[in-house]
Amino acid sequence: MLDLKELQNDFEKIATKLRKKKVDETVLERLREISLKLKEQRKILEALQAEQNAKSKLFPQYQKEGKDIAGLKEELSQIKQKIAVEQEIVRTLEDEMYEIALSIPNIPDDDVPEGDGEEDNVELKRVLEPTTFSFTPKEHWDLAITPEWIDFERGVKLAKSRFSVLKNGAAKLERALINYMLDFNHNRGFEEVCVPYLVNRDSLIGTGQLPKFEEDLFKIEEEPLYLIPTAEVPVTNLFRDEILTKEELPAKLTSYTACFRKEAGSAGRDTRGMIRQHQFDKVELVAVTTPDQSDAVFDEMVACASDLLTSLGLPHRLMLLCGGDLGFSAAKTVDIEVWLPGQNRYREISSISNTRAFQARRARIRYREGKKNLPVHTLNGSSLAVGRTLIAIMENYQNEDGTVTIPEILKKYMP
RNA sequence: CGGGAGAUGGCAGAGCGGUUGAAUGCACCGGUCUUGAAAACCGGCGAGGGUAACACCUCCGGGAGUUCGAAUCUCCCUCUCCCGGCCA
Repeated sequence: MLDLKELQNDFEKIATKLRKKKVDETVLERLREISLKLKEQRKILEALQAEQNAKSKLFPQYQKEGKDIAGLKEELSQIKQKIAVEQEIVRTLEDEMYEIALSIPNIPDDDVPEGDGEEDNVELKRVLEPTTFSFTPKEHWDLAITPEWIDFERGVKLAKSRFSVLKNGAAKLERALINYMLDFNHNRGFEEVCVPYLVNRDSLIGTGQLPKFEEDLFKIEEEPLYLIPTAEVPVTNLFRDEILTKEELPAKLTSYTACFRKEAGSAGRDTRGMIRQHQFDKVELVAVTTPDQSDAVFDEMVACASDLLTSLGLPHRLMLLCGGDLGFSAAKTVDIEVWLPGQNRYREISSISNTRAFQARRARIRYREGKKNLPVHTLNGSSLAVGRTLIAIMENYQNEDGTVTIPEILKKYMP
């Protein structure tokens, strides 16, 4: 959520910055109007309430002195009616204000490049050269080992398309990767947590998936609960409605969860293989910081994910997302793309975002700064998407005979 | 899923329908005392909005209602705890 006070006082500044994200300016203008109007309406309401309170206090006194109460009663009845009217106005304004406020995306940082989409993202750096082969590398679904490792058909049988079953080496590798990543993150100072895969609406509003992106989520039918699209939701919401002390910050957490996404807008994309599934494993990093810590922690998280890939010997590059490609809650995002030799291109395997105070305001996560309670900064990022890492290993470590060599560092994690 | 109890400030725990945003204890912060610490004593100490700062408004799980007035009464919901059933 935007800082409404800032919007009231410095409309131009915010409007200008949000142009990068293509926000309809009339909506922004409307939000400002409502918030100002609400301020005025609240004053009217509060004056009436003050009068009501003052007059109500006279009752015990009147009764003690044996004065007549009827007149006072009548007076208060009228005030009560006026209050009801004003209250309704205030409530209507509040509802409209929150509806709009919750639908406006975060303001991009100043160093976020202009741009409409993927093609305008800026490459920051490359790590490791793309793997070279003495033969033509295959895509992961074409490897000789794949039928033994990944059962696409039966995934569909059990659920529907975009579900699959891992077997043999792939199942073991999946688990090895999860354990390896969690250990790696632990060594970088991230504390491991294990969280629910189902969350309520408040949690999803807190991190920004709702109310706007309901169609991307799997919802439980008989209860207002949703399957998490990322561990970012439960882990960040751990702190919802809490006031943290400065000593607790920065809080750095890591969590392995399955993630569930409807992929509503991706019909026909990546239908082959394991790139885009409705259910996938991910190890996530989440940090809660003071505003002056968040840039440093962001760099730490990017380094953590990049180093992890390097340790697995996987070539990758870091991309600074442009305004048009930025997610709803993010002020700044660095994507990490891993080299897939079979596809002969880089594919996203991690995404690290700083949401600044955007989620903190929605989820009311604050910290105590002197006498004030201020919103924290929240950050999240994939340590790595596990399924895509598995694919990256299959493609980068493939042999001419279609088998896959397990990276040395993972061997002690393999049974 | 069935039966019982409950939901108040960081925690514990009071609170006749009226001047209670809320006793008390602990924790915490500041001060006195002390070489320092502890103890003792004094003071402060919930959140959100509002203000230059006050004032003022809202909030005692959430919602609706009774009343001039509700933390206190009624109804609904949610959650927690105990007993039973079921089950990893």
